[in-house]
Amino acid sequence: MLKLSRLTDYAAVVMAQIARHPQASHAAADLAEAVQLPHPTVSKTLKMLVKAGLLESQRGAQGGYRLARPASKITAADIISAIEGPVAMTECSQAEGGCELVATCGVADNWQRVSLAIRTLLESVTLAHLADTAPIKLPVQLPIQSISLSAASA
Amino acid sequence: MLKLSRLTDYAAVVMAQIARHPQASHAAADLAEAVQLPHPTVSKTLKMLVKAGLLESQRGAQGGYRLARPASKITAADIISAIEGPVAMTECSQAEGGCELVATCGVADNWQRVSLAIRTLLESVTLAHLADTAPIKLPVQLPIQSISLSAASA
DNA sequence: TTTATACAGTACTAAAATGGTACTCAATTA
DNA sequence: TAATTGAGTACCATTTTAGTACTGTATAAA
Repeated sequence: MLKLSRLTDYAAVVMAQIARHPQASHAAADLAEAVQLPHPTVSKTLKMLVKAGLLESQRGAQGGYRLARPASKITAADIISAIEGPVAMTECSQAEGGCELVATCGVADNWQRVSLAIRTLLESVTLAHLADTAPIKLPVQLPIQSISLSAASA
Repeated sequence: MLKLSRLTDYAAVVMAQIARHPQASHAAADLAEAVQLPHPTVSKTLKMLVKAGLLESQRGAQGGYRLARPASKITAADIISAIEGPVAMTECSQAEGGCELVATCGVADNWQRVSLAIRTLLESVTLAHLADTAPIKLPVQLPIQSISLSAASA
């Protein structure tokens, strides 16, 4: 399914929530309440996002989380990598020379190109986009066709 | 990581192998040997590909597998769906109204747009592309930027 | 300076998904 | 009729994921 993990989903929702009130400091408990998810799980997610440098935290009373940089500078790829590690479709597209089947594989190169295209796409989507409640119009269906691989096979 | 499952990887490799010799009928054992993977696993993968309508099979002596249609008409999305089910990034982007958190989610719409963009991308990559040992040049880095979401936010 | 608040870090458990295997049945061909 | 080869199902082991608990630490307010 090429599916995101549930925690990644949570992370996106929480990040969007924070992005909608960038000035405030958000306690984990408040966020959990706002998005209707269990507190410990939200807390765990928040810690990962801090570790990845997407959020900043402050301890103590009146503490909480806030964005480390503007929502327009945080990408979907950032959020995904924070939780799941680097965006890569195959084993071999993240490690260097880890796959011993290279000889018989025959699709490695092109899979990696696809992987790169997806990563690039995810890097072009920002948290600001995601947090926007008004759905943005995405004219991707036709344009992507027009720059498809077949057009580039020359 | 947005990673493909290992079986999906196998499927792509096996499909590419078949695509390189479209006339021949390929027995599971031969394919397993060719791609250096365990026979039972390859066999399982092949069955799934048949079920999805990407391969046709023939039993008995001299039987085996062959493509159900030309490699140029089989997409990466087809192969992925055959093994992992529909290409969808989130739970809610495949089922209808399954998620009860819609009210507090706030990112559902835009995630689905991203999901759609990825699906479209994967549908534009064919087995013929993947099987091509000469890597195709993929000018996706810049073009995708130029059709990015931000350009469409107006 | 004490106390309450809130994040950091680690470890653990339970559940689910995944990968891999085995076994029996059915079809085809020589 | 025997050999070959795929179909289908069921099963088990492993890994991954999700979720929880607990202890420690920093901050701020009283």
